[in-house]
Amino acid sequence: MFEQLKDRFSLNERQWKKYVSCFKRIQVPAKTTLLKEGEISRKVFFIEKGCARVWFNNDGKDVTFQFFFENDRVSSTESFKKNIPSIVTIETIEPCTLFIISKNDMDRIMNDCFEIPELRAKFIDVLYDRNIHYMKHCLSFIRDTPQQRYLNLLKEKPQIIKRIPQHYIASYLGITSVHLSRIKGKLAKEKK
Amino acid sequence: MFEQLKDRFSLNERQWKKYVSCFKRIQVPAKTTLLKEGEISRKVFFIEKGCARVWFNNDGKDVTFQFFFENDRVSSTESFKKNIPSIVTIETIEPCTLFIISKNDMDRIMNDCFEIPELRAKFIDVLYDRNIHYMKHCLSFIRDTPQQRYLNLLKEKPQIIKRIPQHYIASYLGITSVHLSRIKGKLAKEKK
DNA sequence: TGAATTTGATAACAAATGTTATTGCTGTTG
DNA sequence: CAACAGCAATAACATTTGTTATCAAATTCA
Repeated sequence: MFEQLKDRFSLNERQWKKYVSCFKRIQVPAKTTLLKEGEISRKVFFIEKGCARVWFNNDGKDVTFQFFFENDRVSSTESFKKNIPSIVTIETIEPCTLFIISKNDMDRIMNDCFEIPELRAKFIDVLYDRNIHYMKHCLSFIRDTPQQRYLNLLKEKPQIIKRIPQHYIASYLGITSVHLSRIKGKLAKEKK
Repeated sequence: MFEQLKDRFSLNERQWKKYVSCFKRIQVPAKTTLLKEGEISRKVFFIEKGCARVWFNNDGKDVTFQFFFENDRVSSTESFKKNIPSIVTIETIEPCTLFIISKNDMDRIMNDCFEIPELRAKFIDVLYDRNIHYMKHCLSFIRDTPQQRYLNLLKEKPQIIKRIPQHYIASYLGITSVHLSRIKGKLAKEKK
């Protein structure tokens, strides 16, 4: 049942045995807070089943920034990496099955991985890809209308549209839920 | 005169002598295209003097995505890293003095650097920081109004406001130059 | 089951932003 | 110097998006 983690780290059997005990598997209900704004992130979560979101408080308004699903890794990168209070809250949306690993253990595994040139290269590639992903995400806010962003989401990440409540999606797209509702209504009308 | 490059790579004298010949110093006028949309990026530029912008073509409209100034490194990350045609164009705004290095030489230096744990860690930190930077940039589009984004820019990167023509700044902020003009007018009035 | 909560649609109105056109200023270039 | 291009401000109008309120359907939970 830890298979997804094993694949993620591309480890051989010997290494794997060494690390597997670092992970703890837990189950939590929907709307569970995994990391609270202001706390320092000392854990990473891997989602086996369920979904979660990262959001932050903007003048009392709940703004969703990212969604995570099965096989995704979730943490507050900035807080985790720099040991500073997190500006975001991590919260489950559906009931979840998670693997948890502590910062100490994670750092240890990472350091070991970096000694292996292939893994290191792979890890750096992941960082680059994440960079490119965020760049393109920014781009879509400059370039696209809310309607186009919604259509992109529908095309590229349909599981978000299917599984996530609409008002979370709206703030993720940078609009109000009323406006998202309007966009959907308009698209449905055009389709007829 | 190559001092800024030396510092950037944190090299000792011996290494430095080995690499310095990889860089070429050139001067180009304003509005020079350094990389054209569709081309594969095979060079990295370091700005000694002047400024440049990265922009892309959106249905015939010129949308500016980033600005670069003295000591910045400029390239199309995605195209350079993955050897695919660039979706962006890189263009000087002011007359520039640049250092150029080829992809081959750059890769060679990077590989050498990765063998040194400290440099490797430093490099990975840079990647993380860039990630966090882009995340926050996205965030500001979801959270802030155009006026707030303009005020942030004024506070955090005043050189952009001072040196860059306003219509480039407007598209960087995701608005029209007319609207940016309105915002400025309104702020000036409030200040009185 | 039934009450409470969450979610999504819709309408009416207000505010923000885009579009187009005009004007004047500036600096460049022949 | 004159012609020209680039840039910024402004106005009038069109469109998009936000705000607030209301209602209905779906879901949760005691």
